[in-house]
Amino acid sequence: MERIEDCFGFLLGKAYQKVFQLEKARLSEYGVTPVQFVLLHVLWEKDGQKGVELGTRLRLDGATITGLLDRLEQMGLIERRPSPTDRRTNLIYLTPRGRELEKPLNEISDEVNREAMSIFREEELAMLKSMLTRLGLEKEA
Amino acid sequence: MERIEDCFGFLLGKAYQKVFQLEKARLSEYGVTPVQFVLLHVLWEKDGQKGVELGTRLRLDGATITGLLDRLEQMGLIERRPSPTDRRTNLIYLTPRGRELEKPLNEISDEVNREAMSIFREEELAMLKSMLTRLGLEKEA
DNA sequence: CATAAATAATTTGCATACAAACTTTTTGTG
DNA sequence: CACAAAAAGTTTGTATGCAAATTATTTATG
Repeated sequence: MERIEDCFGFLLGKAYQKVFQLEKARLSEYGVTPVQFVLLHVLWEKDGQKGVELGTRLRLDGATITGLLDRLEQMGLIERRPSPTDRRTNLIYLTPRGRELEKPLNEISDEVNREAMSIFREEELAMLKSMLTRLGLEKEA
Repeated sequence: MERIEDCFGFLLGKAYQKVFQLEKARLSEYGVTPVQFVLLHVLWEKDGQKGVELGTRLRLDGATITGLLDRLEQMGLIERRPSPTDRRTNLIYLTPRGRELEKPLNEISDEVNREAMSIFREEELAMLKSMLTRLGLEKEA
């Protein structure tokens, strides 16, 4: 690779960084980060999931999930409740405050997505989405 | 956004994560991380740059550059020398060991790029590269 | 059924990243 | 030239992420 700007790893990282920073700035009004948002998003779909389920869905390490939940719990947006059937596990529930954020945060996220992707045409976008999805799901070498 | 997997920020992050982890695993043989590699890459192009120049090129915060250089210096791959013309600045030089790594690390990086991108056709790849570049360079909203 | 293996969560340690504050030095302005 | 503004680097604090080790519990196996 002659120039670092030709390296796909670098390009992916910088594209991600750009979208992440934009979303971070917009979400900061609610004191929530982009990663915290995606975790909440999964909970808005379905409450009472196990930590390991959240990790699988978001493709995050268990240790990362623990830290994320610590902060969200600290902020009063979620709570851990012991599972009635498996004492190793706790089930993650939204607090009322956590539920309240669904609409405003989704609006911000949609807006950021729309803005960041507004530089592309429809066919381009569909292609990009397909390619990123394939790349992200690609099994290990 | 209905499903989090439709969110471009999420897709970009996961695609990046995949490529990053693959490269990290391959580079670990040399005790170097992907981010350290890109910094070295810029130095292989041209020695004796200022920290702030490296940050601009790599689009990294000054604090991040400081930490990166600390670790690379600790590892004996680079050294900071005071600038003869500006006492605020130090110029970053490769050590002999840092130079030695150019060929083997570039080989690994090229290989990772080739492997990770082998799932795409040529036209797809060109399109992806163009789109990621545009996205990464997009000015702030 | 006893025990090994697997699973869930956590803890610790390390490496990015950025924000904000601070120090030192250089530049620009009146 | 004096002094404000800008620039370079560092420090501190916070938030991801993963690896490796640990604990507690559950499942699978002989």
